[in-house]
Amino acid sequence: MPNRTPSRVPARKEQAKSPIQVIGRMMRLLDLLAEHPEPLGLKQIAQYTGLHPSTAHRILNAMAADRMVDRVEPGSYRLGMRLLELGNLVKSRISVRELALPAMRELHAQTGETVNLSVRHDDEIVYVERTSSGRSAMRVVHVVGARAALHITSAGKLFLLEEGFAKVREYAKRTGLVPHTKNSIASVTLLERDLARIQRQGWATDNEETELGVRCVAAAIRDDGGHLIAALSLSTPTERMKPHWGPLVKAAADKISHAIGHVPGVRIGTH
Amino acid sequence: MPNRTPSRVPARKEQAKSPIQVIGRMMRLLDLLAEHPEPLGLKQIAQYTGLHPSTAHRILNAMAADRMVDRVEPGSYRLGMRLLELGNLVKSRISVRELALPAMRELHAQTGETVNLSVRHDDEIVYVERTSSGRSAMRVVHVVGARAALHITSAGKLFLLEEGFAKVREYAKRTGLVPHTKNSIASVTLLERDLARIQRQGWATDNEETELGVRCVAAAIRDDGGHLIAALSLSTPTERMKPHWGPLVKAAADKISHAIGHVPGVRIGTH
DNA sequence: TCGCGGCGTTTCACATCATGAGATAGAATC
DNA sequence: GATTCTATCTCATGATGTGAAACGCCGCGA
Repeated sequence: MPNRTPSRVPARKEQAKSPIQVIGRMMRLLDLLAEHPEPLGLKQIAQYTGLHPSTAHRILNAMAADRMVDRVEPGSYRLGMRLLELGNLVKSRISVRELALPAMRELHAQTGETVNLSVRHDDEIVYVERTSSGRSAMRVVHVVGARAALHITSAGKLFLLEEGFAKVREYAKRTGLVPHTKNSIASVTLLERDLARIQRQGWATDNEETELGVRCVAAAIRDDGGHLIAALSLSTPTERMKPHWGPLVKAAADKISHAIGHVPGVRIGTH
Repeated sequence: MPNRTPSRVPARKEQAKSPIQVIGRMMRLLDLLAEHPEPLGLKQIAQYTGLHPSTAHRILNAMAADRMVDRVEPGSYRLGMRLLELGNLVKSRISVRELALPAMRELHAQTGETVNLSVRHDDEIVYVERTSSGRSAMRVVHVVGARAALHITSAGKLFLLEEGFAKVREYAKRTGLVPHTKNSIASVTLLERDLARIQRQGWATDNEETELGVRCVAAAIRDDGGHLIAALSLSTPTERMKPHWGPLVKAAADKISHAIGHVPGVRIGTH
């Protein structure tokens, strides 16, 4: 197909993925504007995207009419307010629980162990969802709605770490770090050391700290703003816990984060 | 009426605002998906938008390829993740937001009422951020991204005042000062009188002019050039509004302006 | 088991619609 | 005031999106 663009810079090969050219071009324009925080002039836009200035102008105008892009001044464009509205709409419709379930089932199928989803509520974590089967007679069951202190659960430790060490000391003073078993972490120093290790390895553990004979691994679930909103955890009888399940839980949690819209490295808003 | 598409119903007159039909149709699809939280089937989409099923399908596919819409299962569509990403980008580029949040939270803590941050966009104000809690069952909630006319909101009046009385008359002529409630200011004379009062006292009010039963107070947020860039407002049910909250909102707005780099008296650049 | 109806998807000849070279307008620079 | 940038508009051209119809798939009921 003889695409008779003069000796214009090739820029990039016309991507064939879009069944409709105009929409593909629209996306290239949005991509470009997304990459540049400052408003761009029509000339640059045309050059970067490889579109004819006339074409770029026409499409940008159409988008501006629907507030998808903002024409800040003649010939100067940036991403528009409509995107903010639609984005918030998408966000408001996300349910962590629903999006987490497939990955939870998969993790459960791989391990055969109980998988929990929990969120923070004050100084405790609350179990929000669970997948377990009758495959094994002996299994760890947390009732949905049950709660537990932050410092004695793998999921809780993730929330403590998120707040930073200053707040951890406040938490310790406030609650007194009441131990539940002989393995529970009862000193701030040990807790901080444990949190540092969690930060390094990417997932948290609970070595019979909530209940003797029960071990857990947990990993963080983050939203589009990079904020910790939930924790995915795996609970097993001590003797059945496998070392490689840590990364496995981490991977499942990352998959859920991705489904929610999390992009590693992105952090918006001030907590 | 049988759904047989032969006697094609116009559904709605093709809106002529988009210079490119495909983009206009895309917007209609996005609008429809925005209105419906649950995923929609192709058949319904085609019916609601008046598009041919084949056309709707083709456009939706193109959008799905770029993740603007999400094809949750064959023939079932909803708004896509890309919108969340782009929306966050837009949001992150409104820097006032971040700097305003601490003061907004403080003001919220002092009053217990909903605090809004808004900016001007054309002849409307757009709500950019909100702090509200579940402390009180009854509260005033503006959706982030929502818009409202300038002359019926306390925040909007600040922007009108900023432009001077000459431009206010232009605005009045342009928009017709459409009233929203029986309290809305619908005459230029009254509007000018209100603006003069706002200028004297340093903050703006909205006495059930947007919605009956709701009152607001707003104050200006200015950048280092002395330009009005945003407005901080407090919305309450009429009976809960306290007279001393005016100065309080003004003080909070001034604090934000200071954080941005505003120095009272400084005014640079044009207009 | 077979046939039927509904739905999403794909196809393809047609003509509508987006295209881009060029003209125009407007703003900055020399 | 001439020059040279832009952004915007115009319009003949044919590439490109259109939609009726055909296809394939599934579930339902006979």
